[in-house]
Amino acid sequence: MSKNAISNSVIRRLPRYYRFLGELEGNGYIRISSRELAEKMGLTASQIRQDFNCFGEFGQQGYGYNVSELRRQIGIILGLDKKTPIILMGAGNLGKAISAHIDFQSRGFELIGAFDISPEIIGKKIGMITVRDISELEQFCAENKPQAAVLCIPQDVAEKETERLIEYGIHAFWNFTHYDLSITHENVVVENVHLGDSLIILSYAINSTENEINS
Amino acid sequence: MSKNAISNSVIRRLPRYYRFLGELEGNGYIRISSRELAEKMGLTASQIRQDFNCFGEFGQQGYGYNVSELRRQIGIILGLDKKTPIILMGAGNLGKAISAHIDFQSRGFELIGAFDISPEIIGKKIGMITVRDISELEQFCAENKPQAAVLCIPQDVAEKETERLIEYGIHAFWNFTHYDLSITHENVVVENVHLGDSLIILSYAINSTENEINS
DNA sequence: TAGATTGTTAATCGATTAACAATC
DNA sequence: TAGATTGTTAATCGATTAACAATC
Repeated sequence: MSKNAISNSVIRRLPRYYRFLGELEGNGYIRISSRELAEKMGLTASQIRQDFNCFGEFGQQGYGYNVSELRRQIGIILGLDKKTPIILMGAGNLGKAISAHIDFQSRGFELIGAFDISPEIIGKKIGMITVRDISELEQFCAENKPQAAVLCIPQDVAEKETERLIEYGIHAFWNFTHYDLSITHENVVVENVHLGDSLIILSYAINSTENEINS
Repeated sequence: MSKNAISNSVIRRLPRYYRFLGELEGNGYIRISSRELAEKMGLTASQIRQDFNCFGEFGQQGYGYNVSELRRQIGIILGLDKKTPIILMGAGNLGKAISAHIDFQSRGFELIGAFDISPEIIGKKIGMITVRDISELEQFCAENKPQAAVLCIPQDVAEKETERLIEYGIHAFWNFTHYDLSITHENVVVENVHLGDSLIILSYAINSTENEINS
């Protein structure tokens, strides 16, 4: 379909474009030039034009880009018009908070189930859905065919549970564990959120800028 | 101090090295070669040697790297021996879950306070600390001099609250909001965690691999 | 038509990989 | 000494920026 594969660097900028365009739209912008958008986003106009051109010609010479049309197109590229069924694995503090906090709908997903092993958690509600016993997982997958899973389970069961999920037909993971899915499984799609690593990078940044000042 | 500034790409790999080396240490490894580590981590040996050499000569020719010594050095580079005082802004679902879930100590921080505006949340405990009324923020900062903040506050107050925090001497942010700190404030250190964007990228990955199969 | 701004090619910059001499 | 493996330089690859002709 696409002539050349889109590079990862471009993809990772798309959600941010999508957000900014949404804000612009809300503020009544009809059109915007790459130069003006670049200024607002702290990028170069060149990069913006290169990025958008990966997907086709969205702009008009001498005019710029139509804000709402451009946003709509990026939304389609990102698959935000889809409703991929997704389940939550591990409804502890973090899993519960993330599932309650994130609007899955507007990001191309529909949360259809949540599973945990702990009796205190099973039966509790997260928004509209009820946390189920993990023993019901196989049957649930057979019936409802979730395609993706949010992994908020402890490190030590991550490998085993992931195996199972793949067996049951799940092929995409939003991974909050440190288990390295992408190394062991080649045919699945993984997006890692390594909160701990992120905090460590902040630690580095703090300490390295301090050194900078002293040198 | 450092001869050449270390590139961002290298820094973002360090926490992962640190984790892997910790596991190896736990498994009784004394030494490891760049080739063997590369295999385990899905990188090239070249890249590993380049990365480590940014910081000095950690290895020994003909032998490889001493696992625990290398890990210790990376820890120091990342500032994990520090205890930067940090506060939580916004102790709702997400803020509470993240603060309870993350081990700040092992990542160079000490959580010393939490603030919220909601009466139902104020007074509650997160681990050892009690959530305070945000009206106490100024005095607390004057007395305890936090240097960093976890931002888990709603989008619409993010800008205003951030101004205040910077005024009170906070210069580093672990930012879970979509407010674009780095554009408006140049002299602060920011690490963004854009959970929503991350989920969108998973959406793209799912849909683009499906297209791949059909083409 | 003149001015603006894109789409696109070329130039630059940075990051990754390959190669190999140094050395343990 | 011979074998292994680093540290480092050179080559390649990819991503960003600059430039400009095309065109609205």
